[in-house]
Amino acid sequence: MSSYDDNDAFEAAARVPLSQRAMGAQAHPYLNDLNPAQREAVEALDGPVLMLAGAGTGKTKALTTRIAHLLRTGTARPHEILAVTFTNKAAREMKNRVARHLGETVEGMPWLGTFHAICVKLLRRHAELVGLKPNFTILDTDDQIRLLKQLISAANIDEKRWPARQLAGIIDGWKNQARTPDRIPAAEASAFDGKGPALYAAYQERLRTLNAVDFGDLLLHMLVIFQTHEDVLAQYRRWFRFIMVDEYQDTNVAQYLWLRLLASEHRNICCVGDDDQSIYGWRGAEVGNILRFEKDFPGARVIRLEQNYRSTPHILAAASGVIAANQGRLGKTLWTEEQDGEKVRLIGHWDGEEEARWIGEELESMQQGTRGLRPFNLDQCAILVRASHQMRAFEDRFLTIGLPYRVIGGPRFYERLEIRDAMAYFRVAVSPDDDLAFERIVNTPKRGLGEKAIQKMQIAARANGVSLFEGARLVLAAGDLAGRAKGQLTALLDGFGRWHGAVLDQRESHVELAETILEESGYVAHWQNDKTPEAPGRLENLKELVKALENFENLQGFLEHVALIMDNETEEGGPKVSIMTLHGAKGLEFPAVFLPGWEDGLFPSQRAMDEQGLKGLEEERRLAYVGITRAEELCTISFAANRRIYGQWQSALPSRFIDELPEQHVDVLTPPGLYGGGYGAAGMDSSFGSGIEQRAASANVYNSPGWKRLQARGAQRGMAQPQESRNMVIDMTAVSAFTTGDRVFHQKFGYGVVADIEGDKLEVAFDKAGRKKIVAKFVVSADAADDVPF
DNA sequence: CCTCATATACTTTTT
DNA sequence: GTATATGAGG
Repeated sequence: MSSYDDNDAFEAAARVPLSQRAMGAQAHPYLNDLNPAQREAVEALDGPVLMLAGAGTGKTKALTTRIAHLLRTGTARPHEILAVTFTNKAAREMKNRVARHLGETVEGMPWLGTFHAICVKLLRRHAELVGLKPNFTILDTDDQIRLLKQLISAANIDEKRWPARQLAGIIDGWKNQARTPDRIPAAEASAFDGKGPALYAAYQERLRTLNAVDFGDLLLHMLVIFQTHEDVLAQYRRWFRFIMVDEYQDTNVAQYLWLRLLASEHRNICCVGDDDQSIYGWRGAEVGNILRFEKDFPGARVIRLEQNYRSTPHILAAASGVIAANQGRLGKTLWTEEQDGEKVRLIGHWDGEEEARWIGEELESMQQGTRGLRPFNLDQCAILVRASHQMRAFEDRFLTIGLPYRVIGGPRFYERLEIRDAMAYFRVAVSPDDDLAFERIVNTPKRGLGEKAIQKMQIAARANGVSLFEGARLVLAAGDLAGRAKGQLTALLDGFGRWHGAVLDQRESHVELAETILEESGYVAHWQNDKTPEAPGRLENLKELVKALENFENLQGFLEHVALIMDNETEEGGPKVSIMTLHGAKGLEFPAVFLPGWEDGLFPSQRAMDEQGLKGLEEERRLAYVGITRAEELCTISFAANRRIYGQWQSALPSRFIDELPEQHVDVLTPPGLYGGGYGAAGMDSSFGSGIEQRAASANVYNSPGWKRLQARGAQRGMAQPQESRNMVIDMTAVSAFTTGDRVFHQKFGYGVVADIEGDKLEVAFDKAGRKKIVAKFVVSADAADDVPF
């Protein structure tokens, strides 16, 4: 169907003399933009290359220039280059940057994409070799779980003791390891009450009858095909004459084998990665792949990109100090030509709330410029947390002080097909001239309104300078449509007429209206009639969508909300501080970075250490390294002595990673003197200095003198004192102060009116959030809201 | 069939 | 503490 079916094309390209690539910088001025290491990586086109690219060393630049160079020198044609990434975002970025190198005239690269995207393409062509039809569907995680649930109950297994989630994890793990059901090692056969392998086999069988695959299958099926069909493998070996892999440290076993099969003949493979940034071991990534590269490809050139263009020397030194504690690294020494800069700042807090408060205040003053720093715009600041539940403290705090923020990596719910369709219906109902939305759903479900019909509408719309919706009306009026299409379109437009009217007169609740729209439009029926395995899930998602509507006043408000959280590209409003997980921050950079929650147990995560031991700890340490190296100018690490976890107050030790920060690159800040000027500061001062050697010697954080002092201080003052005294302020205004009808304010729900009082609980009818039962102390009189010292 | 109450578990996340 | 899942009951 497309160029890659054309065998002659690559045969011809294969005959392009390799000597052409010896052309130097004169012919290729872009080479002058590179530092020596980058240039070496770009010009080493022949044979295996391992590009060890530290954080901020211009990895993507080297990689994209390398592709451009392959093409510019005529060494390869676009379709002969296989370039794999892990995320669509990375693939997009690479495509854009290659295109920029080459000018717009060059055709796209058909084989630049994620492992999964490329495997889908390949698998559609060879589906029958693994018993699938080319139009197989791809199940997402939810579908997967649903299927497994069925299988588990069919096998008479107690779903409670053996949850489908767990089985899904096990099967994913096997797939990552490139294990088909018949190749489960004996040691793992006992998984899932000994029924793991059988259920895995049943699951694969079921997928096949459904003509479906899950994400892991995309790779595994292709791998099996390569392993069992030499002719197919041979074809692609000749095809993909040059292979490039981004983020090689994140590859799992299946991906590794897949790549090795394709590359082992011509060995033109260039893997780019950083073993120090391997943070996805928990989902099957094998650091071993990158560590082993030179063994797999003897004679490989190892090129280290070590000049960092991102961070100041102090930040680099701090990151290097931490990562140095890991064993078995390939080893890199990041350096920079930068001279000055702030040390990494370290600050301890009493509890998590205070940490959030301090960061909020710091962000506010940083916009003006504070502590002798240049002013920072909020867009230049980010808060990187270990676990997403840490985000809430910041959201709550920033909401109350009105600091604009954005959470990156939220739920993906709104990206689903059925949700976007439903949203499109809502959008047209709210504003009929939303052409994009109208076009999306005009023929979904199928109404016999194909390309031609839509074209007619568009022509009519454009000719009269009206919306597509009006255009459709005109087409109907002109009698330009016949038969089924005519009737269907009439019905649809009538429907939207009614629904739009209902939006306007607001008599019906928006939740009911939404249900009506989905029903009457036939969209729900569309999925009910759909027999594919994912249909039930989609219906459930639609239900969920309707339920989510309850939290909003009307459809407009809901759509606005979703639009904001959906496309962070076209985001409106002023600058905002970003909040995201450390994992989510990989590959990004910010002038100012806050790293809160550096406490043992939280970071490094207790679970990672319990389950993975030293391996887990080292991955956590790499995560710390990733976090620090996100910062360009200012990096602020903080921890709290107390934190509420699952509703319980727990005290914690400062993270062991804090002790690994080289002290000459760290500035210990004193927290503001709310309680007599800094238990934290006193503790911290001494924790530095002598603490480091002691801890290194004993490897026991509990022995840290700094920590002991910190604890002693805390005990002296009474651990609970600070937050109690804070609540007191509220208590006094609260408990007895309210009567029914009072106007009150709540941190999260905003303003409302007291409807009922039961003991210490109030029932409040909130303006926006509806009726809720609230413990009185969390609410203040609306008049006093401005004075409350939150 | 839907709602309410109780129990339970709970990093990280892309495809 | 909160979200989710399941079971009982209306």
